[in-house]
Amino acid sequence: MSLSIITDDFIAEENAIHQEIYDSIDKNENIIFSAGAGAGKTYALIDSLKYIINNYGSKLQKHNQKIVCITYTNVAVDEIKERLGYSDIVDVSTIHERLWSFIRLHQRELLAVHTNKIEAEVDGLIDDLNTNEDTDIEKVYRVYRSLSTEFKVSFKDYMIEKKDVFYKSYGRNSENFKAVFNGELDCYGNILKNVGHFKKIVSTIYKIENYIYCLKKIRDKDDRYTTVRYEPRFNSDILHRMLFSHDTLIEYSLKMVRKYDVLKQIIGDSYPFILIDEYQDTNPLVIEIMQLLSMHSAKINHDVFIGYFGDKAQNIYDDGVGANITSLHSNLKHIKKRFNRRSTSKIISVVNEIRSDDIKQVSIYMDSAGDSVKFYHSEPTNKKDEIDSFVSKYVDEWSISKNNKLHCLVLTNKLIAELSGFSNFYTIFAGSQYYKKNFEYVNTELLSNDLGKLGVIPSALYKIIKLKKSLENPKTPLTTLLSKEIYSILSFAELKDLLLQLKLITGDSLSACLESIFNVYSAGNESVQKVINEVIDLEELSYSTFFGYVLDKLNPNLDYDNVAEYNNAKKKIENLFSLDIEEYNKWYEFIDNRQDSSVVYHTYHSTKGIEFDNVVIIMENSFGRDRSKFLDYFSNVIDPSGLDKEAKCKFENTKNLLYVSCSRAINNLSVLYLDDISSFTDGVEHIFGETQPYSATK
DNA sequence: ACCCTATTGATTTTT
DNA sequence: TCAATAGGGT
Repeated sequence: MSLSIITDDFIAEENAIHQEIYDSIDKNENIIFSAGAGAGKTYALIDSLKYIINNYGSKLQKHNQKIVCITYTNVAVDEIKERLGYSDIVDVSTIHERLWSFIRLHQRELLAVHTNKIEAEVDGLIDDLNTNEDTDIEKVYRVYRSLSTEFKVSFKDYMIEKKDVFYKSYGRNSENFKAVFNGELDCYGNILKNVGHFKKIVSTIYKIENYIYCLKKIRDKDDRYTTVRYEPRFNSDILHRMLFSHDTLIEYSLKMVRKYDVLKQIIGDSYPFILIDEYQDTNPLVIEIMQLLSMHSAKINHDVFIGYFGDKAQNIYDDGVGANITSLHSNLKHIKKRFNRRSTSKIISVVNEIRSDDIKQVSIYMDSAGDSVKFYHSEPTNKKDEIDSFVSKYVDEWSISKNNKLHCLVLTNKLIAELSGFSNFYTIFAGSQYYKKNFEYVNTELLSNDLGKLGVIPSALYKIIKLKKSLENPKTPLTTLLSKEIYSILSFAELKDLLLQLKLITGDSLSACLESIFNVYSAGNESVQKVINEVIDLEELSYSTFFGYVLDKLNPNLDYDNVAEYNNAKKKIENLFSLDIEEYNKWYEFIDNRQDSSVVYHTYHSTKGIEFDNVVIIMENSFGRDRSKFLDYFSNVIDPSGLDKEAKCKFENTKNLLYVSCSRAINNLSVLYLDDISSFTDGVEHIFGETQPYSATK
């Protein structure tokens, strides 16, 4: 077994690095700790927390002070809490939760910041509507601008009166949308000629009205307008209802910290130690907040220690600060760790080549030799078949089983759906009116691992599949199947009978499954009905009600009078309901993160922070709208110095994504590139060594 | 031939 | 949301 024997010298060196962190903590010297993938970064963070607890804990307690530990995701919060163990002097949280706790009590000042923001928004919107000379903006508002002042006012009044109709018709195609206002807008010239522009103009007018109304209420000190609130469940602000979301929380926090010295002092005095995990993902404004805290505390001579932990090469999201951190927070002491505790030496040398910066990792293990890294390329006619073939080649070669899984990394969720066997399910959802209009929701509402984020219909289907799968699986504990209030009041005989009845639920399509559920429901006793009621939350339990529910939710603006439109939408739901239930099962397994199969598919992005023994990476030229993301990367990798700023930025982003994906592998790594690589073979070989063609019919 | 409008199809992730 | 493209009008 490899990766088990650690060199003594390296242990000493690792200890010395930790000692360096301790020294900085003691000297109250802000640090940035950088370590590559698999280096034990989180370990260093937790070790630092423990050092602070042990050496400063009682002092902190005496002064009613705490340590702040901030990280990027709730999953990471839970992991740190678990690994650290319980401590009442460390507040581990996401950045948003912590910032909100810093500012939420200062509502009077927040209200001023909020009012300013709304005023600025109104100014911007009024400018767009009337005077902004930007060609794209001018084009949209041109028809409105050509109206006389008098007509502008009457148009505004008319549209405000028609608000309900406007929103109800919003999703229709242009012909049907125009029909809604037929003839009634003729006096406003060509206002309705371009429906896209019309919607934009009217939305702008509504927004301005909402904001002005809100500002008036704030000025009048209306009860409902005296406090603002951070709402983490939405992705965007609803400023006129005194709610704001993630980005605005950071913006408000920075404004408050900038403006009020007392706030800086309160934060610094309450939290003399601030440790930030995954700094590369942190919003630059947050770094600015930290810098301000640090400068102010120095000025008033109150000690505050700030420590950043992360890796600039793993910054794969655009809003993360990445390598810019040093220009935003000055005088940070750099501490680096060069060890890798994860991978075999060949993989380490590849990922070193990818990151090509000042961190060249070496394995901490003496026995780090291992299998080589492979890079194949091919130009198949059918990508799915090619990937399937490539994966099965490695299932054999690496002796893949449920105990030795193969993890296959691809770029899109759509491809995962195809490879995991629920492509029809995915396509029908993505093609529904609701998900077409809100394209980005397909990922969050249909494919999220966080069940709380599932959309209404995905969530309803999830519950049904869960019931069916639980009933089929003889190992399912009763407590999973039934809620306590149901099983606790039943006799054993009644319980047995209940299970017997429920087990009649079968079906190899969703319709069949639903039919049997509703049959069991109508034939069943009170307990049976209770169980089913918990799964399907509808007033009336019948097939047609459920069908109508799904139809309505996936087509929220369906015009029931339009026969063609109605039939079309109905057909899609029928298709969805008649799919092989196996597609639902595969989808269920995917979102439940409980893939039983020996091959598991992931997106590159979603693997951040985890590691796998056997990794296959599927790569191609394009990603999203960028037709040449990886092509450009490999074409420039030998000498990226000539790139302009924008190209450089894209290059870095691709590099980091490649770094994150390749560095997941512990033992085996093989890449399959699904495009012609002849124009950049030298670039690929610079990173991966030899390349070879792959052919499914080898 | 050119301009404008409508439709279509496409990335990932987190708070 | 947004860029690319199809399609209609002049």
